[in-house]
Amino acid sequence: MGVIESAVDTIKQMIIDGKLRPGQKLPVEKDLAEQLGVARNTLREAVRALIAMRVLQTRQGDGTYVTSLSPGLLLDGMSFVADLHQDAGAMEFLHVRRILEPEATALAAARIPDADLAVLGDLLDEAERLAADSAVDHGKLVALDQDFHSLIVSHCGNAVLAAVIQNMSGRTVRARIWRGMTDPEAVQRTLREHRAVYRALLARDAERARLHAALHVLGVEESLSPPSGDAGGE
Amino acid sequence: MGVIESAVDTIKQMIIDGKLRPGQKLPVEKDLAEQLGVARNTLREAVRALIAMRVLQTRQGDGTYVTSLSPGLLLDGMSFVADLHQDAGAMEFLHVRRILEPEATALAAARIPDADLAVLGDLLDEAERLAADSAVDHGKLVALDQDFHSLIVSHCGNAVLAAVIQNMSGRTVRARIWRGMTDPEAVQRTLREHRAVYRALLARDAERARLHAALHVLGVEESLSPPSGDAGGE
DNA sequence: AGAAATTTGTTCGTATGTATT
DNA sequence: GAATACATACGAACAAATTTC
Repeated sequence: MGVIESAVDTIKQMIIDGKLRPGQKLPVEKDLAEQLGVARNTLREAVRALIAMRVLQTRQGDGTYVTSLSPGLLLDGMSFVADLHQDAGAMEFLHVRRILEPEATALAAARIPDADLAVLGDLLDEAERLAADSAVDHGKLVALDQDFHSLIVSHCGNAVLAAVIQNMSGRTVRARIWRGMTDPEAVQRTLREHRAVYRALLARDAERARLHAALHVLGVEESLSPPSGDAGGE
Repeated sequence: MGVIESAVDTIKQMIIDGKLRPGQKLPVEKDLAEQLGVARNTLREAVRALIAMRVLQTRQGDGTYVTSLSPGLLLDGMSFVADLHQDAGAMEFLHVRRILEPEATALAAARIPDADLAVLGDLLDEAERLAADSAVDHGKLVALDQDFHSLIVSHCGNAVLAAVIQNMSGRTVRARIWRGMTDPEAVQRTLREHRAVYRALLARDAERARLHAALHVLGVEESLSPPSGDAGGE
């Protein structure tokens, strides 16, 4: 095994063993390199690999630190994967989201605080105002859409579940979904579905919330790839 | 933004734009560094970051190549995240698996080829032979358990779904689960659950498979953290 | 406010191990 | 087996940013 990989594993192990804790500062490059018996340039490549995994973080002139290691942070490299497979694979990501998001929405029904329910209402109002405009700003709609789902899912009580869902639809895919809604009716339908989920949450009705969330993601899926039954399949 | 990050983004963009395709060889370090206007060491750190993301792969004496970029490959960095949260967070990963695995198992019921069903049977037989032994080899049981679930899930028809499930239970967690089964009865129960899933797949019964898979993962979850209801009040 | 010390960022040069031809 | 091409690794130096005095 290469020297760099060994250095990466050593640092990883130091974290797993608790010798390096979240937020803690690492020894300076010169010292750590000597401690691991490698050159500074070699250590830097190891550190760079861990930075890519969101495990470490560096600040020039200050030092290198262990990140919070929260699932939300460590799992958000997945969105790049989702963006890479914009073409055929996008459906597979969306399918995973269709399985997870209804469950997370149901869980959130019992946990989301009233204050955030109010925020959800505001987001919906703003989206509907935007959609009513003649020149629809797709960019802002995408952002509002993301905020809406993100806020709900973040209250499911499971940070891993929230992070995975969040990354199953990268920016590119989300943007493509809304861009595909040239039909104003499609936009209106999406907003209606959002409001249905919102009302279920307001009523603290987990099962209604689950069903509406499922229906919504399924609708998005079908808008990307119309079911073959419509076009006269086999 | 730093020079290294720019280099990483440039290479990423080259892949997204199709200028670099899966399996393709990159220019040699010297040339690529010059093309990006950075030093060789700097380029190496950028490449190292992309290697950590499983996007690139290097072979000494040969060159640097773009990987297959398959979801299964790119998402398998998550298992490290799962291993990092061995303590409290492990339950959250398992919960996600409980949501996804029943669905994947149900999907596999219609797709898994007869040949692999036979392999599943062999895996079960071997596991039961191992469990009958007085000195149970937990290491081998863990491996068989992983093979069993992996084989089923790999036939769900969705590579992303399969990869996410696969990484929701890292080696460390899986090992801990089996190590925790000091009670021979617990091992037997797990094997019975496996066989129930297997029989449902044999019958190509998706709904039965889904339920047995859900029950199985739930059992694992509860073995790790007994439900509070059993041990007395809240 | 400003200078010095500290730390990461970046570059160049060189030597070595490995795979291909 | 020899030559070539390439990644690997090391060492030294300077630049840029931050903290400290």
